Amino acid sequence: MSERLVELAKRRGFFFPASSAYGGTAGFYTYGPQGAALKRNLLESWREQFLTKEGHMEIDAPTVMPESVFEASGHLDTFDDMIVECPACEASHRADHLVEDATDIADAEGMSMSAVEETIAEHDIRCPDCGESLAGVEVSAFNLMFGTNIGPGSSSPGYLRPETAQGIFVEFSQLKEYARNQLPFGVGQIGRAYRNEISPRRSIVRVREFTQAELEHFIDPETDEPPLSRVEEVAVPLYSASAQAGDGETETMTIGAAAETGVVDDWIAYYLGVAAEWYERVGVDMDRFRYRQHQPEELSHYSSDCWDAEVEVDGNWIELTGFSYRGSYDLSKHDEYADEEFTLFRQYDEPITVERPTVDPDMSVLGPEYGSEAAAIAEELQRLATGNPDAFEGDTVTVSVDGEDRSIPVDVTGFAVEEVTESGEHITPHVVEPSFGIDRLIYTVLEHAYREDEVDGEPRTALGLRPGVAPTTVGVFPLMAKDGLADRAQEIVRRLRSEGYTVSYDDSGAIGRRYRRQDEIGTPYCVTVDYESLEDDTVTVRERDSTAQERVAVDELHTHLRSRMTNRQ
RNA sequence: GCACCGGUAGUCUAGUGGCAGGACAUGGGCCUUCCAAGCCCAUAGCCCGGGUUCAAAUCCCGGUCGGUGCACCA
Repeated sequence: MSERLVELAKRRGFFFPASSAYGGTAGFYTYGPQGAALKRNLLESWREQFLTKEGHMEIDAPTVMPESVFEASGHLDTFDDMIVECPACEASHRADHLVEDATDIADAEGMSMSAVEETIAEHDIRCPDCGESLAGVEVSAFNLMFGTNIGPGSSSPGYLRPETAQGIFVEFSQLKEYARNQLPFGVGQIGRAYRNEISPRRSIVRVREFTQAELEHFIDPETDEPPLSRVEEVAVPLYSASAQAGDGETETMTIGAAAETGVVDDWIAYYLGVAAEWYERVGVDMDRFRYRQHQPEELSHYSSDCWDAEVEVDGNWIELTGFSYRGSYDLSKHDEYADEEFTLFRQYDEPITVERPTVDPDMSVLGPEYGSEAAAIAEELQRLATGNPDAFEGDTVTVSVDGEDRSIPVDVTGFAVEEVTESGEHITPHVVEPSFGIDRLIYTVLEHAYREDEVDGEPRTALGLRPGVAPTTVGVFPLMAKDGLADRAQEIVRRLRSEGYTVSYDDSGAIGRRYRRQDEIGTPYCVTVDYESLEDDTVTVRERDSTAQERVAVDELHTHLRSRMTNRQ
């Protein structure tokens, strides 16, 4: 099945390996004319559904970002997989996983490489395949990000983004301005992302350069609620973590029920509902579709709950979209690492007055007395005032600096309890992220549309693509390329194109052959100009899936096609 | 990264030391009044590099790409 689809994809111009004139590069594909058109239609549909209809914004950020971004995001650490190669059997293993299996260490990924090497030697960890000792064997790093240098020299390292999301997070302070500092708001981005996969597989299913369509929906976790009523009746197949852990099975329930019973977080549930309807509309076979919850151990470093949209293609379940509750992880990390603040000011309904203990240390006393410790003492006093104001009740207050207690006279601390009026507070929004893999969606839509059937005893290969996403909407043919039929057909082509249709003209070979060509690229409608057309200005419209024909006046073609398309999406 | 299998026109494939064949597709012509019809012509190929040999698509080595399994998959 997959071989024939991949063969068709190449032959008809959907996708094919890139740079094959130079031997090719694994994990990189070029979309041909049909594939590029299909991709464009799918992306336009995504934009319509997840940005326009939701009232979200779209941005377009660079694919290269400086190293510091990924230090903050955690990708630099979690992308550095530690690999140790067995000297005897040459098998490669994740060194941190070996350590975790052999010791009580739960998170060896956070250890340094030398510490992992030492631990391997100490516990005499052996190769799981052949039993050879790995003590003393070098642990090496394999980074899944593509690195590059920004500008000349190597002083300014950068990376190709491994997800489009970071391009949204790092611009948060600008984006919140555009949202007029009001939560909730959503920012989407469509673009390429890069991962230096160890082993690209299955044509465009696992590649090194791919297109993501990601939405980051920033919410106030305390006050914002998703508009669940819009999708509460949508029934979705859910394969929960607990079902996977036990013998449970995929269970179909409505979004309303899933949210109400707490099986799925409300926000995630909302997007599961929206996405399920969208997937069906673009041509995913919903009988081979499910939402699968991540098991606790497979959650990524930033995610507290995650559901994947999965589809069955070629007999395997693959991930199409991750719906992740990223919490405040990303914004908090950037807040910590970057110069800007990644928070948003939330005004209270009524300003509140609070008593706030403060200190104003007299540095002209502390400085001469404690020298270089003075600054640290002042900091400790501030912390103490906030955390334990009662400590300032006596004549002196004791603070601990570098493990030594210092006794400070209260009168030089400037301790006071002030009444302050607060009109709001700075909060770090939470993030709900639906992250779509577009290349996998393209493959899925093709695979689910692919069929081989028989018409009048002849085998036929067809793509049953939805008219809304098919690369070509109408094929126009003259029955014969003579007697003025071709000219009349060309007129109809021009007219349909001016009405916004993607039209393909073909007068080569027998009529049946031309229908077959369009069937293979999923064109839903074919218009044929015959001798009768010259007399009464009618044409036949042939529908791809049924191959049934209907005679329609040329003037009514537009109306006819449009009603067909809206009925069938 | 490891292992196994494979790579011959756009696609599918025959050829396993001695002139690289076919089918489909594509282009041109003839024919043709609605589902891959027929005839003629044309275009177009041995993954890359090294080695063995008088001679390599064929045998050997290395690489690369693809498929599969292991590992990996934020």
